[in-house]
Amino acid sequence: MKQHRAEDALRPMSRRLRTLGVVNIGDLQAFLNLVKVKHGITRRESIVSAVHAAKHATMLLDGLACMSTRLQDGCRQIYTFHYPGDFVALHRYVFPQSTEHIEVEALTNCSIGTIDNEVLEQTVRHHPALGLALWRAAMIEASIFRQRMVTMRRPALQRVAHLLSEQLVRRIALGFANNVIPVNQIEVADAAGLSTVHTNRIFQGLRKLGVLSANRHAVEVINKKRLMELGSFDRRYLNFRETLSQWDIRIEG
Amino acid sequence: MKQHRAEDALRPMSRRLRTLGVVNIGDLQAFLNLVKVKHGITRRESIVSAVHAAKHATMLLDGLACMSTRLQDGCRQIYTFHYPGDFVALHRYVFPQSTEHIEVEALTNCSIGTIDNEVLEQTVRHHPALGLALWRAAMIEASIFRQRMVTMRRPALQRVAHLLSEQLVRRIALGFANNVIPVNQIEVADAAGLSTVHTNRIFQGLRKLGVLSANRHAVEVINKKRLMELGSFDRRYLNFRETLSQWDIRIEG
DNA sequence: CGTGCTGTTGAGGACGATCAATGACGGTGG
DNA sequence: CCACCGTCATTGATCGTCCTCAACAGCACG
Repeated sequence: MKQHRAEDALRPMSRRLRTLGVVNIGDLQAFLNLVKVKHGITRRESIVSAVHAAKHATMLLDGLACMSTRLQDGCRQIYTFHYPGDFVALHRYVFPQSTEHIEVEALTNCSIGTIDNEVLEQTVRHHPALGLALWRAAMIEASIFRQRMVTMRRPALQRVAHLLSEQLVRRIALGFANNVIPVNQIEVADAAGLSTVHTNRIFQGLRKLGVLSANRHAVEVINKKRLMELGSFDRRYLNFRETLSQWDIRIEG
Repeated sequence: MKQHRAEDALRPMSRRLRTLGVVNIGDLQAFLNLVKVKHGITRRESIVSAVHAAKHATMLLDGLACMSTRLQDGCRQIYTFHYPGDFVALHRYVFPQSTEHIEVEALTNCSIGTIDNEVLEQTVRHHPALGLALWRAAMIEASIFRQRMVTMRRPALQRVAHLLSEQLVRRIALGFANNVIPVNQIEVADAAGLSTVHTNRIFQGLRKLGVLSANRHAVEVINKKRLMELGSFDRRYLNFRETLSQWDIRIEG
């Protein structure tokens, strides 16, 4: 019963680990057995502090979160968004002593999973494929950061288009059927490095171009192709195709 | 003789691995024994293509290099600079199939070291501390990317000041005694995401502020403290202090 | 029915890009 | 030794993007 529900909750991790190259069922199961599930994280709540992150590896099981930091002037820089199956705050796993001020914040109600750091270390030692998978997850994140540096040099419309393209592609890869990205304009602005006012004008532009729906209270993509063209989106930096094709993982939904 | 020279060349790797947590001499030696040294890389030369990167892990032993990419419009985005002891193109180690267009380019004459991927994998399996060290190196790089995203939101003067602060701190940590950063304005512009024209005006500003020397053909910092203040530089993101103090590594020079 | 959060609109101004040209320096070949 | 060339640094002027400030509208919530 409880066990049964936990397995459902862990499905995103199972899928993610397989796309990261964990092909051996024993490796996979060894990992899944360690995860403690925690439901009921609410919007705005801090995920890393909520689980005393320095002692645990943390992963997002359900909902939407973001890795961000508060700047001196009070504004928030969102580094990346996190979807179910993402490991969050991996930097704290390899640098437990780190004093970086990085927050992971729930943007919707979330469920998370945690694994005690020491237990995970032991397990990784016996299942090297797991260590490599974690490393790969971190490297994909780094690719996202690099890509963002490139994108930030482009004008605002293309920048936002690229950002939304990335979210859409990542969501589709996880099997989300609809084209609604559950973020608001403030969050897009903080991620794109734009003011909310200008971001709003960009959204109006994207709506006039028929890329986003007229729905004012949702980010709903109605012309995916055009969006990606505008953003010059090239998914290669996400390192999806390789892992997906190599292990023949189905993309459901 | 040849062995002797190779050991000199590998000193940066020895130091770096220790700061990354490789405390066991056996682990360290196992790694160093695998490195093939290659001297004579010349400025402008591509380092990753020069060594057929997909089959080798590569590290910089001497000189200055940068990880960069060419944008559609022809301009170059420099993601980060590489100093002796840095692993370059680590992403190609965990994603050998990756089709990302990332270049590593020599900015001065360089020496590099390479290790065959398969050989390295075998060795890492027997020396997990090495795997963790590689992962940590990659995570520090990711921190640098994140920090750059923050910095890119600040005005040009502070942005350049932060960028130069980082280079200075990294160089000092490696024992470079002087305060000259061997880059030109074009490279700073490409890394900061500014035009060369504006970068030049920023340099003039930094000179007037007494932060950089009047020497027009070198980036020479003459007021380190002021530079870091201007850039609001906080070295914590480099994860130096922890690793350095934890294992008590001396900073020479 | 107020209060807070998000989205929207307008006006003014600053920062940085772009274009174009010139200067300074080192290396090369005649 | 000088003429030439390529690279890098510098300067001026113009223009566009985006920020800031300020106000208001819509909606959900208690």
